[in-house]
Amino acid sequence: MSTDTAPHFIRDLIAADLAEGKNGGVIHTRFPPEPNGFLHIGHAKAIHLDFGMAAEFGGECNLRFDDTNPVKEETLYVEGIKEDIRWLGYAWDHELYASDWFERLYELAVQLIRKGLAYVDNQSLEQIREGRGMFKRPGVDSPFRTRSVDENLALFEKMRAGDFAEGEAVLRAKIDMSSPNMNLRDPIMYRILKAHHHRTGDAWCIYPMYDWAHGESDALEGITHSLCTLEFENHRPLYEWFVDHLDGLPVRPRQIEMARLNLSYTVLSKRKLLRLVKEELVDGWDDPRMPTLVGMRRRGYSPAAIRQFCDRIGVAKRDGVVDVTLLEHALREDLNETSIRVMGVIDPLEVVIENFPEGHTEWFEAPLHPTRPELGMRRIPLSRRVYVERDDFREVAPRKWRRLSPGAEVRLRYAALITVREVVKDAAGQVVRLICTYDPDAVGGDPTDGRKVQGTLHWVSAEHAVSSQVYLYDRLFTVPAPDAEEADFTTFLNPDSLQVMGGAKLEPYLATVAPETRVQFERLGYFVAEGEGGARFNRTIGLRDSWARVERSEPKPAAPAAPEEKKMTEETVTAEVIEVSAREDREPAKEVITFDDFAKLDLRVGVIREAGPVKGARKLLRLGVDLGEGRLRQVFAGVAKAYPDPSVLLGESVVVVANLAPRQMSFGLSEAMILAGGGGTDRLGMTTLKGTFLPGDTVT
RNA sequence: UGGGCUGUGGUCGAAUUGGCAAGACGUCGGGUUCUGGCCCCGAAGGUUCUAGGUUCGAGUCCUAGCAGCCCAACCA
Repeated sequence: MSTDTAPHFIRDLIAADLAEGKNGGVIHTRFPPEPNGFLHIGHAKAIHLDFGMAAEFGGECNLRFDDTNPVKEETLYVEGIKEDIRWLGYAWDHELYASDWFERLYELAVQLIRKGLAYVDNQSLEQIREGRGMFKRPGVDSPFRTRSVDENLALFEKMRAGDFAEGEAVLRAKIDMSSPNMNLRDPIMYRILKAHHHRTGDAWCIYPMYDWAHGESDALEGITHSLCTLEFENHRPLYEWFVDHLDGLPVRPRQIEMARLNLSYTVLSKRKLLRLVKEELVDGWDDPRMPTLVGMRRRGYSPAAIRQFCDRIGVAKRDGVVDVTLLEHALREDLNETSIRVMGVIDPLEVVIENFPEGHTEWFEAPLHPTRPELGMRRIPLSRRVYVERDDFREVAPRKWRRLSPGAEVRLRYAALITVREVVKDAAGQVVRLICTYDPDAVGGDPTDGRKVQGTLHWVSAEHAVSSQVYLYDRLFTVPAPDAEEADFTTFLNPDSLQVMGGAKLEPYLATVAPETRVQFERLGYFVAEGEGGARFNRTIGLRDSWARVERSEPKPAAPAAPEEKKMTEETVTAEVIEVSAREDREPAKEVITFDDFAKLDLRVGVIREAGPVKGARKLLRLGVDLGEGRLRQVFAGVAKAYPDPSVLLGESVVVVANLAPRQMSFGLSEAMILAGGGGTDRLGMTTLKGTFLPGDTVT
């Protein structure tokens, strides 16, 4: 199953051990999850390595649940974890639990006591912590450290029998209270927990600690290479101390540590993921925005893409942050190869082909994959009314525009060539319909005269369309390293990480796909079917979009559109929003708002009721804006230079972005932004509206 | 002078163990195209954490620093 070929130090170490004939020349690994949460992409890295190394060197890999803490663990999680591993494409050789070894572990502990290497300590938790000392100060021996072997044996038996209450006694290894390594200052091996265990029930009231249970379980089940993450490096001396002081172990396991995976724009700590779930910041462990395996599965990730990603990131000891784009690349690479192509319109704009016969349907055959004919064909109907993507039409075509605009001819993929003849708008000026004509000779979209057609669009026949809800997912966080920031990571949650498009229209073929089918909506991205009948699709990831890059890099017009013209081109707006936004942003380039974002803005008419300077900020004006909400919103706008006398603004109608998160500035809370713009200071100004508007009116 | 680990283009990561600093992602430019996708071609980007030293030759060895991460749960 492993496709891993890149060299890394763990492979080298294993190969060397095998060459030396250690442990009889066999390799046996294990993946040891604690059943207290769901697996995430970081675990996938470990799984890939554990199973991959065993497979590559002809050994076995166990699944062993590290269930040594009954108060935190649940059966629910063990089933989930097993399902995730299977889904990822791995099969374990033996399913085991640390709890399977409780009796053997107990015997080994007795062996250590007999050797005088472990003792029962009756100090309190606080006393033990106190006695352990500090980093720079050695610990002191417990007064119970010198108990006789017989006494320890008897006491340990009483611990197991339940004669002590929780906290009254622990079993400790007798190592070195002055070791610079805290783990060797007589670590606790057993504590008393009168809790019900999900597998052993009430059979035990003493439970082994990680360091004791993990290494010895490894040894007992014949694990030769125990791969784990860097934070256990300090534990290795203890791991080795235990196996070296015990007789009769079948193998001498070796612990090897590697860096855990960190991914940009997300968090990968179980604690933080649990918080997202518990505080309902996401819809559960399987929310498609979660980096959990269940979440990624619902998002549409393929196991192969995840495995490929694990290959690409390699294995090393340096801890860094892997760029999500690497994951996304692996995803697209696999999905491009495996996903069938279909058409779906997410934000429909109606097109009427006026010279197409009423009531007539034309059917076209189209391949389900551009380079893999074996995946078959599907039929696509064309009728007089079709839907195209609203974003594919511009009343005023920008430079290099290859889509719909008045008079322009484009291709409806696989079907026809159409030209926009008329733009129909509603009372508010919103485009509601395009009247087009098509070229009846260009059957299937092939012009007979060899003329060049500038663009090809996806579309859906209105009459045959399947209605669907499309869930658009985006990154969960707005910053590359949410847990490296000073503020709590939840403050960086991306408010636009989910957008539900309720009115999507899909080609009829989509009604037939099975749940979890991964498809590419041509020109839009990869999506996965959730449920039956095409009723819901989740966007896995968009296509690479070089048009978006072109758009971003186009020079922006210097001045805003004329004040009385409410409609503006997107470039204008982009420039203006930047103009008013705060300057201390760390990554200005990322602050550019795309057309998609623009559609999410709630633009409203605001009437300025208050206007005045801001003390300590030459460029800012403090405005009180009436949005018809029964109160004034306070807005700080960087337009002071344009209005030496702010009072001229009183009573003016301006365009307000009403649905932005309020921004805390040092002078006060800014509760909205006002559209303004200009090529230079001399032409700086706010867009004002002339005519009769009511505060709160929507601007389109 | 607590201990351990790690420092290689923006990111992840190799370097036959002392011999021309791989590759991938990302970025930029071009070609192709009935997906502004895929694919193809090209480019930019490095004082290998710093300073000394050994050597014909140092990412690799030595010395001294610096930076980051981990460790004081009866968690794993």
